[in-house]
Amino acid sequence: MPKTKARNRTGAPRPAQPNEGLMGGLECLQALAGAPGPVGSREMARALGMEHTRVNRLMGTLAALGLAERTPERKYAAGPALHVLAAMSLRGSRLLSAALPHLEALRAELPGLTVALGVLWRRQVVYLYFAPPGEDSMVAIAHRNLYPAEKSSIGRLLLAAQARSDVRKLYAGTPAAELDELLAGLDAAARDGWALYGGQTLGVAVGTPPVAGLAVAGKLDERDSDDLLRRLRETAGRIAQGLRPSMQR
Amino acid sequence: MPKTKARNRTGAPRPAQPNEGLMGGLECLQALAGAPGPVGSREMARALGMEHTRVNRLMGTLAALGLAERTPERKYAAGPALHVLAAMSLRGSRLLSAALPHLEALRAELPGLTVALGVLWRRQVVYLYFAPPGEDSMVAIAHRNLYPAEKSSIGRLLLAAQARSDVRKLYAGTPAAELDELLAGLDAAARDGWALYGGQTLGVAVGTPPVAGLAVAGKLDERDSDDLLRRLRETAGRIAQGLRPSMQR
DNA sequence: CCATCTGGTGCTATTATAGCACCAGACCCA
DNA sequence: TGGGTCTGGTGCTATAATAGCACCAGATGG
Repeated sequence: MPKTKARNRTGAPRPAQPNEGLMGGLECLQALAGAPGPVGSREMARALGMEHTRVNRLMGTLAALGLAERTPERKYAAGPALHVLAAMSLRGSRLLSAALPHLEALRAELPGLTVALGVLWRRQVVYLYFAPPGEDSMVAIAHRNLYPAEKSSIGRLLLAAQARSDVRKLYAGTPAAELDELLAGLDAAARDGWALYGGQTLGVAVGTPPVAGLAVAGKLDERDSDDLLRRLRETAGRIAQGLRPSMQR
Repeated sequence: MPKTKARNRTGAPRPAQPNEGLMGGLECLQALAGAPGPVGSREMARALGMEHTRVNRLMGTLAALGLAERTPERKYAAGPALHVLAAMSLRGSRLLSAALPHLEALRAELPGLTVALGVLWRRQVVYLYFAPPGEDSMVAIAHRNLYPAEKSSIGRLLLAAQARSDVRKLYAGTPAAELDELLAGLDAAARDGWALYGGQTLGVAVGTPPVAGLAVAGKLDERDSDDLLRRLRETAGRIAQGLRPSMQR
């Protein structure tokens, strides 16, 4: 009997009969997609706190579906069906397509700054767009790195929208002083509707409740922060507008 | 007892104990991501040939995870967690990040033509990149439309890599004449390693076995087809090279 | 060679699941 | 307005899927 790990992300009530296999499997799939490289089934089980046989079976199922692939080193890597899932979920999400024109416009308005759009996965920010100044726009897409959420304005904004008990659970094991600082930062972000981190990155939420974070990074002290914030908010608003159901495909 | 619908996409053996809930749920998730708009649970059940209670439960589970969202019209639409899944799977897939620079280069080499990169989902091509001539590159990403695979060089190439029995099953109900034409086209594509459709779109496979398709479209008769094919193959090779495990993150 | 790890399976007790029957609500038509 | 038909969703329970223990063979390192 597995401990239930479902987290109610949107407030949607749990159905009368949730599907445990689906929940466990999606967790494994996300862990695979987020891993720095091929990962063994026992390794993944330890990371997820799941029984290893279960993970082995779920990974085997993902492999049979092509979403995972066995390597010669007996580990699991991304499989060809992950390309399909990426394409399908990107299409279904519509966030990137809605955001791209506005991100490019913002970038043009703010030369010399990095512009980023990211979402939150556990304790990481996953960037859909991350454009340092001077770099080709194309490089900005499908940015590869995960970034610690607690060290990112985007991460803090998205964490701020979570229940503090959930955040505490997520950051279990973090030294108390760091956790206190983080929670204080989240309270401030929730209050202000923006987050500044390290004096170098300023972010706002996209959507209510927040579905993503939009940020600029660089030498912010040389800039009029009210102007920056206004631009960020306007851009975030346009992106959110583009995601409205009335404009649904 | 559900009829087993697992399709072995990569040839990976089924595990001793595959997880049925995961398989069914991923099918629902993909159907949701591919739908033109919000979809009801019974509607989806009919489309997938699944019992409606099962689909209702799977969709409820996806909703609890935030991957789906209930609409006021009592249907399911994409939920906020789908942005996260899109970002994670795009990261894990690496196809778009590996391909983008090469797609841009190809586009620059072939002004006046559309350049496209797509994957196959059921009977549809899902484009990760679709750049008509003259359009801003950014618009090319996260192209929204699905396209009938049998009417696309990319689709035909990817179908050509499937067992003909699987293709027949997929196109069950198609008039015999159309099916025969399609199968003949697939045989030719498999033999030649390229596909031409409607005289307007020429495609090659990316990867062996093919994980995606790369194509150019437009007035191809004005072009040296050997040169086009060479460029396509070189670009496809570079993309595939970028996906190699030795270069794994 | 031995110890320890790995991915994976068989087996079976247990529990998650499937589907039937039902509910309440929405919608449409006469 | 009422009736019919659709919808999303639940309770219930028989059944089949699942979990986890014990085990296997292979890989790795000292």
